[in-house]
Amino acid sequence: MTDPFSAGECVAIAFDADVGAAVVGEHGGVAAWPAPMAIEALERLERQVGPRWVWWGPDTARRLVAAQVRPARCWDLDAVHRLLQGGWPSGPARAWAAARGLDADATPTVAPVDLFSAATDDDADADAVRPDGHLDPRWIDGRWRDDLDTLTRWATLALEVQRAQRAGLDDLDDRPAAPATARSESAAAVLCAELEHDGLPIDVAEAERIIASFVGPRPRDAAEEQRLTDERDHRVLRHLGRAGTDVDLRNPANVKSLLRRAGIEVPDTRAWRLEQLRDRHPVVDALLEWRTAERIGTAFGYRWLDEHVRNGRLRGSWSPSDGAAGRMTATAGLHNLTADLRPAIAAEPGHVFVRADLGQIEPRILAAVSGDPALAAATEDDDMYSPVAARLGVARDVAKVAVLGAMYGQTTGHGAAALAGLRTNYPIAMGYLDGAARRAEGGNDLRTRGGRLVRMSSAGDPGDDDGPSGVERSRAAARGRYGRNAMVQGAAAEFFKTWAVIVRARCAGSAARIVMCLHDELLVHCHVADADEVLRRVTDGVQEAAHRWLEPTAPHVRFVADASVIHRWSDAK
DNA sequence: TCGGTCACGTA
DNA sequence: CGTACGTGACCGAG
Repeated sequence: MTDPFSAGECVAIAFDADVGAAVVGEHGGVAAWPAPMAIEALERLERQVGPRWVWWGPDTARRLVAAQVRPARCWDLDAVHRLLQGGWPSGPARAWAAARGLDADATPTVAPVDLFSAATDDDADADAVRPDGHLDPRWIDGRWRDDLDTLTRWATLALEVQRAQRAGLDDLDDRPAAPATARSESAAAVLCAELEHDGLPIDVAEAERIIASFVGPRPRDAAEEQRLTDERDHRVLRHLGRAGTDVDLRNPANVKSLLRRAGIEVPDTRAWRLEQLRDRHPVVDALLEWRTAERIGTAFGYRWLDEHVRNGRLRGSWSPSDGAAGRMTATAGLHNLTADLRPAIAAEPGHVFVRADLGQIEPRILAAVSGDPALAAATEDDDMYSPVAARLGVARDVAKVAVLGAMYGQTTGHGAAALAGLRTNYPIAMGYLDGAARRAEGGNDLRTRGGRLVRMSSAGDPGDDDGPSGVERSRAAARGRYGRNAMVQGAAAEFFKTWAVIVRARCAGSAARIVMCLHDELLVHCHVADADEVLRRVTDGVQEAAHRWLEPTAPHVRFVADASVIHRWSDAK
């Protein structure tokens, strides 16, 4: 059989491990295989043709990864939909509606599976596209995609959505990087499926030791668990004698009155505030210690271990982009694992982690997206804050706070004083940020450098137009900060994902696997013998990402990474 | 059973 | 009166 596909062409795929696979090429080629032959056929296609796989979303990516197919190039309709349309909502119904110019909020919902709807399933030959133009929800949930013909239809529709998305990206005249961003966002979506599948190596015994050091050994039953909890509470409450018996430490209002009885008045009971009151009364110290133990016990305790760790791997679900600026998200505490537990994140025997993080990524991104030549020049320094400080005539740390404050919209503190210096010395970068903030304040949507829509219509809720009240002003200010930050954070997320998928591609031939992405940090798990090579690929990958990502006409911006070979995550600097 | 709020960890 | 996220707990409304 001669392949009906040509190298590198877009090939839509609908895949179900039980039914089989159908593929439809953009030049008209069609093929389908029943389940027993599907995986081998897909692997052959990947090897011999190397297409850009087009699929509807994470389900397909997960199924392919589970079948050990690790596609090199793809187009994830879900990820590109989020890029083009902004926000969290996605899925086939919305992607289709957007492609057809239909109202995304008018998409039909799935009829519940019961006796009544089963009776109406007589029209099982109904097409996926309803008379009103929307996708039939029964096709979306997969109920009717049960043979090779329906899979072929599903793939054909995916190809149609992709054509519309490509046109939409090309139409973003002032965002030439948008099509490339769509491709790297798609690759990041596969990476997410792999992160879910592979998991993060964790030393369970070490994790249990750490947890025990905070909350004691694993309780044998509910009664023992209750006893441990009561003892922990008592170590705080005993400082107040009989007065403390009716206090629930998990209730902030109760904690506030507890503190009042100790002669301490606070507007809230946040840790940073209590930190300064440690010497006022011994109960403060006990309370702060209780808080850390309570947090480990609830969020990262034995239950967390049992729920999310299997065969020495910590697994959560991953999303390639959040609904705001487009950073990756992860569940199971992967993105907010406390430093206390990092010693438990350990490479397996014979393996190491190659850990790397992008240095000062946000100010470097600002220099790039704004095209400010003075700020771009500062990026040539390993520490770009020192040339900025020299130019402003302030201390290095003051310059740092000022730059970060400008990106975050901070208006108070030490940075505010240096802000004027930033405006005169880096007018283009500051003008870029102020412009974004101004448009956001007015409720106008923004687009990142890579073309991601940052929706302002929903953010800060312009809501009832009750004139220039204080409430409305502060909401506008909140939108301004949000928009200002999203332009930098969003472009940084795009850069990071470009880097990550380059590393993924460069490691594809080996056993090395990316096992953690943390906004500006990568963890690659690999054989000890491969560590040096992986380290090189990770650091070279930054330069390749910069080369791919920077506009040819813009001032040169230098990106840097700090990389090292470690055994435990806690070994990092 | 839900959304809102607090609190707290990560970047 | 710097942004984002996920998690867990409590509260009050339904």
